Amino acid sequence: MGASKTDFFSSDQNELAAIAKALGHPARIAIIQHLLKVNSCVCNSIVDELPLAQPTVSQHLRELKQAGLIQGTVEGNSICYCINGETWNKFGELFKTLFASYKQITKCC
Amino acid sequence: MGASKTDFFSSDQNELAAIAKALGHPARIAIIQHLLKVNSCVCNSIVDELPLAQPTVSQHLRELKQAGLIQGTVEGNSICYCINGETWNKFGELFKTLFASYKQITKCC
DNA sequence: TTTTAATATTGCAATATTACGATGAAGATC
DNA sequence: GATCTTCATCGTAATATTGCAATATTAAAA
Repeated sequence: MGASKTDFFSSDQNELAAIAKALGHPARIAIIQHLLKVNSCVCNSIVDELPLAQPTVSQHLRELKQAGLIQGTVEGNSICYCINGETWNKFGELFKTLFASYKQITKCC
Repeated sequence: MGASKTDFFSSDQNELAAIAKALGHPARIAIIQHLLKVNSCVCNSIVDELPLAQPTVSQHLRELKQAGLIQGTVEGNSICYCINGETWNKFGELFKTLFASYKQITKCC
């Protein structure tokens, strides 16, 4: 197989999984951390920040964009990337809720 | 290729990515949500909660366990699974920090 | 208009993931 | 002991991901 049976899960579950999946690669974490650190649009050379070839970085950027985590705006002949503030905060809430819904249990196996 | 170049990223980045990756499948999100909901060890039939065959569920459980998100304890001839409280809270902090480190920028592309 | 710079797309190889049937292991029950 | 139950592992097929070289695209610069 190799294909996830997404149809059998709730849209809620699929959404959370999709965001997590997008963050599930060190290069994409590195991109996100870089964007968070500079705290502005990065208008070129994200490639220079990473130990990967340009097409590979482009691919990772596309995945982050598709997941809604970042946005890219054409600016001259370069493209400016930044965190998509709206979805970022929304996704942050989803994860916060997930992690916060754990209550320590006294008796466990 | 198909293999991530993990060596070129920080352990910090690899750790975050690994947790996110483990959560990056709707079945695994469903398992986690189920464990959070019942708020105790689940001593059998996680399989019944999912639209997947038993070996597939077993595989997903193993990945969650390897990532440190859950723990399983042998109890008679069944195995009791529950959230690994310690790592769960630690990972929650990691994600919280990641998402919280975004500051709205006024001027953006 | 040619060249340059920045990024995307295509095509491909290597590897990983997802899923399941068959089978195995180990305790429980008869 | 024989059998049942529960779960893991193995083997395998289908598909997805990762990474890069080659090439395309698009706009600025010369």
